Amino acid sequence: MTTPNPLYDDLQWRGLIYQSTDEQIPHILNTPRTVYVGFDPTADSLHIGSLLGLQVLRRFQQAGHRPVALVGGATGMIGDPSGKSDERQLLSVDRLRENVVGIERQMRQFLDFDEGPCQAVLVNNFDWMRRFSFLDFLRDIGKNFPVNVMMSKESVKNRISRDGGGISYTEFSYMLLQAYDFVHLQQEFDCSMQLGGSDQWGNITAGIDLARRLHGVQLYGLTWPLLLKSDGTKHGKTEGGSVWLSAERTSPYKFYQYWINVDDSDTANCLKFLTELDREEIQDLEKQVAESPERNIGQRRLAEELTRIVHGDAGVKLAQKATEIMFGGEIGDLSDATLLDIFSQLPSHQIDAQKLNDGLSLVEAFVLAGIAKSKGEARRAVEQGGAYVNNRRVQDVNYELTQNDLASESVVVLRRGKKSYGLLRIS
RNA sequence: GGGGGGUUUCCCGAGCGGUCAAAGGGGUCAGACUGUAAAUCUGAUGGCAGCGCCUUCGCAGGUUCGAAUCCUGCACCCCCCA
Repeated sequence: MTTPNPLYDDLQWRGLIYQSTDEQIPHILNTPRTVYVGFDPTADSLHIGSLLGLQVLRRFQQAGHRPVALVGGATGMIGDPSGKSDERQLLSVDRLRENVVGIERQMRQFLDFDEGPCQAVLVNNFDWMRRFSFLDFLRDIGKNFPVNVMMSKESVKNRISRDGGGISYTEFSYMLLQAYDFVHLQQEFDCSMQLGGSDQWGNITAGIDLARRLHGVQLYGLTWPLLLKSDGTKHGKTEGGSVWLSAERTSPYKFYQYWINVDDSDTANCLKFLTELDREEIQDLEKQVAESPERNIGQRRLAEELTRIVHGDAGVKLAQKATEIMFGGEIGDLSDATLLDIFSQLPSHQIDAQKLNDGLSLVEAFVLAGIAKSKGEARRAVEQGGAYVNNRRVQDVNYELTQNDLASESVVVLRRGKKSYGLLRIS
């Protein structure tokens, strides 16, 4: 009979428990623990894929455990073969250092680093790995890894059986590094549990084995299922590339929009996995999505919650206001400041006031504003009814912009199709 | 070492001397329908000027009034026999 644990129950209800190394884990979580999740520093910003890990850590912290966020500065140099089909591109040391700095900053939005018993800790495994000599590592760590066991891990097996690239010795060794991370964190911070996506299972258990052999310590691991969309693809990829957490790479508006556009069938899952809304509220939203999906209530709430966590209240406000304007009617009677604020992430182009007076063709304006690659493309858009000035459709190919087309003191808002906007600033 | 096949527009893939800016499919973009959805349907899809010009069919030359289509050389890829 295990002692029920509120955190574990909640995780279970949310569907976040995929595999567990020990059935005693709910019981174990009844005393404060130090737990860790690893993050890849493949870019100077985290993207949506990392949200889940951050939120899980946050849940643990709020339940009274101490979260350790490990940035893989060292392991990032090697490349985790798990879930990858090809050998990974190695990052330069400098590149990695920059990435780690950027990621650290973002972590602070999720975890509480203020002093206290649950104070979050941020570590970079490069800090301890760099001091390890190759010989020491082989003697102290490598010795404890039977190759036949390593070979039987899914991540390795998948790569070895492939006729193509196979796996390099470097990536093959990846799991030793991650295993040692776990052991190190146990020694340093008394960290006793590692959390990760289901693709991390092999790496987590490798760490547990190593700790037992090396120090006779019992460690634990939990994995969550990979958050996939109902069509089986990963979250966070759009036509424009990944959805990032940094406002510079993905504007709050775009971030918000990503979640607004989540499929009905994926909404409940996202709410459970990623938000901190409670059970009643999520069930209520689920019901509303089922009853009147056209109202997008679940998506709206999801977008709002996540945008708030990542970009704050100001970000939410900006995103919602932008949404209102972008998907509303005609644009007019607005101030420059409002428009520029909302459309700050959009391509824009300065033009001379004189040019507007001389007559600027709509087609040319589309090219200038960067929403059409060529005049031919712009012309097509107009002919097909996909061109808008201040959200008002214009179908005349020979249309010329004038002062009357200003939406505010000095801005004209051009739009192509449903969602692609560009600005023209008159000066 | 010998023999054969290939390299086409974003991708796949037809074309085999003029009617080819190049079939078809995918993708992408736009429109209709919708819920800023899915599915579906329609249109567009080298550039510039509007029925004309310019740049494209691995690379470089050549034969022709005219080549993606023929010839020569080069590069890369694949297959078969040793």
